[in-house]
Amino acid sequence: MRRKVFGRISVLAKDRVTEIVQAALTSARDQGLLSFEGVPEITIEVPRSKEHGDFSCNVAMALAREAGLPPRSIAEHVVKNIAEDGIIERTEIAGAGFINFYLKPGWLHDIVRDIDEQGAEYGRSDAGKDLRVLLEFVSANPNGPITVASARGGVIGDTLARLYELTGAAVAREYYINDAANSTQMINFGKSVVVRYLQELGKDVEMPEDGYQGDYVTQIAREIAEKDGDKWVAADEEQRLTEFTRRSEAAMIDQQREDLEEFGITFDRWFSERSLHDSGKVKETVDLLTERGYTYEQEGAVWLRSSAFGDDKDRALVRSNGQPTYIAADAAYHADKFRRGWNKLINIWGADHHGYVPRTKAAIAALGYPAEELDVIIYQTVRLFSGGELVMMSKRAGDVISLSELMREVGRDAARYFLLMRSYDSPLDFDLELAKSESEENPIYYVQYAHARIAAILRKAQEEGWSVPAAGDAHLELITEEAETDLIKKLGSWPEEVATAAFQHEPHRLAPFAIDLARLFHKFYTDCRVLGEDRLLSEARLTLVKATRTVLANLLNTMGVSAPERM
RNA sequence: GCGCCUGUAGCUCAGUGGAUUAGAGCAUCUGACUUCGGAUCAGAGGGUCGGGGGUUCGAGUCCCUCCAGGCGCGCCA
Repeated sequence: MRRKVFGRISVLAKDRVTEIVQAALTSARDQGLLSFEGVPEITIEVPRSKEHGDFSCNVAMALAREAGLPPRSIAEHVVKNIAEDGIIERTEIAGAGFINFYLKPGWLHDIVRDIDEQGAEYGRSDAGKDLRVLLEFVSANPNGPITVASARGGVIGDTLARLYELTGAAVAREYYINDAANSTQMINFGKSVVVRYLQELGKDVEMPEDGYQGDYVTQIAREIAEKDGDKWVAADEEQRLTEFTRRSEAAMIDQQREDLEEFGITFDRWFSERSLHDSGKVKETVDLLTERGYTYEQEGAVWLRSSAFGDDKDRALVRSNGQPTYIAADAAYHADKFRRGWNKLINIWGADHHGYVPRTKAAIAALGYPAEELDVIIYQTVRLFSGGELVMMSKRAGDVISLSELMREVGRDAARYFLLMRSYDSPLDFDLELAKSESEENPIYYVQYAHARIAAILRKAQEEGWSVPAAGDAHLELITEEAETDLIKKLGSWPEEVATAAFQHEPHRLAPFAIDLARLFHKFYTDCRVLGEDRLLSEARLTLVKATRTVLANLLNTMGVSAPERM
């Protein structure tokens, strides 16, 4: 039987069950036992409780109305028509009309062999091979270090990118730099650096109330002072501001890039907003929108008729002073993404930008691109807690906790894991004490401990001269304990988990999956002695232990978290 | 006022796209190693899934409404 997707044994088993049900339905219809049009969509699922079999099917309920029969009698017709098959051990009808399937143990052995053969590739598929996915995330203003909030977007985006890569999609990560010269925030930032610079040189100037107070502002000013001395003290104010803003921005971008790299996130491209203005692409985009009939002038400004595409109201594209707005540049940016051949755009924005989604989609649609191919993930706020106390944060006041401080405090692994583990539409409370605690309360330690424990077993096995047979040679039929089969089933669900997390855009699912897998391993470890009296059993278990390490390592790697050999 | 998000065990949160008996971690209590890492495992208690309607054979899940909280609603970005 042909594999539909490379490396998805559990899915293979599921596909096989699907085909069997399909054939049984057709057969029952041919005998006149059931009547329905076409072939219904059959969903085979892994039941919540294993008392309901390895797989279950609700098609009897789904078909009840059309067939005009009670679900249980439909289920009976289906079960009676299930042909003899090498994979199914037995079936049962349960509940309202569920058909539960119990598979022969061989399907579990296939999972272990598959993992053994594929190693680090296990979990990879070609399910997304036709996709060209461009993820845009973080995109923080270059007026400060990466904050904890931006880091959440970073982890979500980077992990989703890794997941898409595992589905065989072409993937790129982009950071959109909000470096437009006319940004009031950036000018304000530049002014703050000027003030610190003058103060460095002993001038008596005061930081305005709305200035940026952070230490990094002083740091940049000090660097300029060291390099250029007092050459800017008496300079033309406007020229000085422009120069300082530009240099400060460049310094911030460098720092952001370094922080993100240390966090395990690298971008394929840092896309400058200013470059869109300088190259004339913003103007071209506005002109194109006008040609297409979606703009009008009012009170000296040019407006996009975004309300024609579902936005609440129309949006200004060009101010009455001739300056294009942010949306004009963003429209040009998104048009550029499509022109470069990406067919799936994913933007990851903070909750404070959610109002921006309809106008961005409107601009894309007005330009003639498929707005439905843009998916904007809005993540909710991050709150830091320390000792049960909320840590207040304000960027301008300079008391934000930056990503680099967070990593110093709790480490990269805990930071990534904690920022990933909640669904992005839930607010995230980050407990600093928990993240750095080395105990079972800390989920990241729990998971990494499982990996280290496996490494310890394999080390010991090697020291004692045990051989770990290839899965094809191991006596996997000796693996019969419940803790063992539960573990294997979880291992087998990894490829499907990857595809689901990728295509549903739910990278946070990896966190509970990791906990589950670690728990199942710890349970197995407690119940089943690996290096024991029975050599064949021990070898079979070593093979299983190794397979578990493979999946755990692949999983941790997908989360951007290290898989330690020792802790 | 309008829009988006959230409301599930004492706490923090999952919930496989409507389905068999609502789950996990932590916290609390009770247990488990003379052998592979106890940074572990097992068991127990704990729920009107924010309230109320509706659709359905079946709703934590879909629709309506109300309540509470967060975030937005600019010729800022």
